[in-house]
Amino acid sequence: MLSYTEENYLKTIYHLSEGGHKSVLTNEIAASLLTKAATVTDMIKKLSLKEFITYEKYYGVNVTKKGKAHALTIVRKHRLWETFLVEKLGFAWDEVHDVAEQLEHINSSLLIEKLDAFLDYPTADPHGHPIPDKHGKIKQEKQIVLKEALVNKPLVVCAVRNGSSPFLQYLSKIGVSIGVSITVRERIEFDGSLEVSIQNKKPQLISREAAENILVKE
Amino acid sequence: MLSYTEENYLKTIYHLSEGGHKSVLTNEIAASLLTKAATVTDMIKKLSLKEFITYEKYYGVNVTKKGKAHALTIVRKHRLWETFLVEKLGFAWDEVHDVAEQLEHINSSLLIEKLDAFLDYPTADPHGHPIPDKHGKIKQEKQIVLKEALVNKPLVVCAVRNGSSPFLQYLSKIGVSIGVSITVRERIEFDGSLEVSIQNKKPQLISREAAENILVKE
DNA sequence: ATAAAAGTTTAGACTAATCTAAAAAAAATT
DNA sequence: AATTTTTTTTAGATTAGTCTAAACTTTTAT
Repeated sequence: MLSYTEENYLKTIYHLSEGGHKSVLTNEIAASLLTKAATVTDMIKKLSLKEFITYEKYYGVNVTKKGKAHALTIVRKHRLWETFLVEKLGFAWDEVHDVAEQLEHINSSLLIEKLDAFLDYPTADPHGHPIPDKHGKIKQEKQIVLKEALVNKPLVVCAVRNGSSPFLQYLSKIGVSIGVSITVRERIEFDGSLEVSIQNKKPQLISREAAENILVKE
Repeated sequence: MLSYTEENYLKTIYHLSEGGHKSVLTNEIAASLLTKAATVTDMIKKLSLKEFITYEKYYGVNVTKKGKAHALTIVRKHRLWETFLVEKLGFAWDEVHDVAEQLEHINSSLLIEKLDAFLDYPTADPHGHPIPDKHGKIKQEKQIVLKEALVNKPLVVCAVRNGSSPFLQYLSKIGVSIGVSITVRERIEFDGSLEVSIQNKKPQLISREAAENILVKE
């Protein structure tokens, strides 16, 4: 059994490791959690003693199989709750994160299975991120970053990389949300910005930063 | 801002004080929370410093106006979540308590107002306990203990005093739930048991203990 | 290749929540 | 009314999570 705090560290490490694919440095964790490196070192020792991660001094942390499995249950809970907040309670998609950060630590497998059923077994949350099933399986669609998309190929927005309120509010303003169609009309070499047509409306410019944080599929 | 633990103490003290109407002793709190008296004394000092309770050494604790207001928000959250679990997720009424104990500490007034609306502003939870509104107002119906009810007067079950699983399962077995009609046919002086007719079905005997834990109204 | 800079760990300290054991106060009993 | 019992508080210790400052590694830059 992990404490609330331990779960937060594990989840953060899992995300920083991009799903367990690379090792993570102490300072990255500290920056992500707004704590100090010394605190992170202590917590790393605890989590590695419990075998959720492995750790080699000065070289960083890797998530174990056991750690990944647990991290996926937290991710699952977070994304199911976000879905609930948006679909059932009518939250805006930029309002859900902080509440879901709390709800993801509620401990009841009965609850989470019933919530999953109530939402009709969603496979993606309101930001388009995949929801692991109860066995931790993720249904991954191949998605690409809008910045890399071919010109004049019609695509569909399927996720955002960045869940911050300012970004999501900007997206709402320009008419982008999950499921909306989008076509790159022109790529501006100078600054990396793109001219895009959203839902076949008249083309508008979006910045390179925005284009790097929107994910699309065919 | 109160910690998770402080909220649990405050809620327990509030309940033991019967809504702020009587003072509460250290040992009662310790028994209720399964902690030691020494621990309770420490927490009492903290809560009284923060002015949620008043405290006179060796004489017990009283809830302040501020403490009552905060306790009511916790009660409100607990009961709204219980209602959600039963009505929307299909929990049985004896399965909800532990989960609601966790959910009641989630901190988001937006969440709780939206949940309230989603449930269509319920005034009582699945055990028949009243749900305070957002201002802390409780809609109290006059209810009596079944044990004291008049013979042959048709009544409606409106709440249970005891939310334990064994008791709730026993009630389910004999066909009692909130809203069911019940009429006392005979009071057995010997042991305080009652012969009752539930939903006008053939009378059956229930024990004094049961009759003391079922609340009814006209 | 060595010195400086950056990153990480260790050491020692603090707060919150808990405990046991001892001391103190209140209540009950003879 | 004095003594015993019960209840409550105080004192001192422990664990989880955090911090700062100092020490130690690794990396980077001369």
